Amino acid sequence: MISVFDIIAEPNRRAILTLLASAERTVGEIERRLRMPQPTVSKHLRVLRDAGLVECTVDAQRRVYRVKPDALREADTWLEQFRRFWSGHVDALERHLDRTHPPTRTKGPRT
Amino acid sequence: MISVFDIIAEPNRRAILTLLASAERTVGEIERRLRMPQPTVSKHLRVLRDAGLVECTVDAQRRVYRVKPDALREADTWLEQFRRFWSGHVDALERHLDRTHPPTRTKGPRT
DNA sequence: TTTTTATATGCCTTGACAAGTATATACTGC
DNA sequence: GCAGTATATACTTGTCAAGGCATATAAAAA
Repeated sequence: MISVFDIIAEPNRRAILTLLASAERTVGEIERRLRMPQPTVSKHLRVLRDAGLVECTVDAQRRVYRVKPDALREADTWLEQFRRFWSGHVDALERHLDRTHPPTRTKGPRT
Repeated sequence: MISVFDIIAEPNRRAILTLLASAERTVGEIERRLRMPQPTVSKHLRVLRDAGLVECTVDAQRRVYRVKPDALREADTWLEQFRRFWSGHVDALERHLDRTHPPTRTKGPRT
């Protein structure tokens, strides 16, 4: 298992990452939320940990996992070379920005 | 082979997509540029075609391939949920925008 | 028409990985 | 210590996909 692309190719791992993107969770919580057998969860978490995409802290017998998505930037960077195709001009990116974060004072003059 | 994540998990396919991102190419050009055996190239192109990530036109015996990266948006959309971690606040996205497209007149009032 | 160039496909082997099951480890409370 | 809870790992098995090689198809050139 090498690249971050391999990591996110697995649907269960994407589900785990998405779940952890909203809040940190214990293994048991992931297991119940995603209806996955516990060993499956643990094994995928192992892969994600080895890749540096999640980390965990110990709370008694539980492990609380949280996402550490820095490595995902590699994928984002790779995708960058295609953004210019996605409707061609700056407006697209602006819409993207607005979708991600509601408009702020940075909105310039209109029309 | 189902999701776009599986498609881009394969390094050779990423290489092909990257090459086609800069310009359209024939199979032979891809073969020579990437030092891949011809059947390997053709097979990966088949996968990419089936996924709608590339298309080709016929020029005599040659096929000219070009990228059609719309389906990659799915991956980009999925990554979106992690962008807020990538240095936490709106400025990060703005820098991202500036990196992608040089500043335009849309820049709002400063300081 | 024969040969050469360009690309696609079929078959086969091999390796990787995910799931299932069982079991090990570790911590808590009695 | 013992029972129960929470998580990790070992082992096996099935599946699937990538690569190598040969070959098929098709168009151009001679």
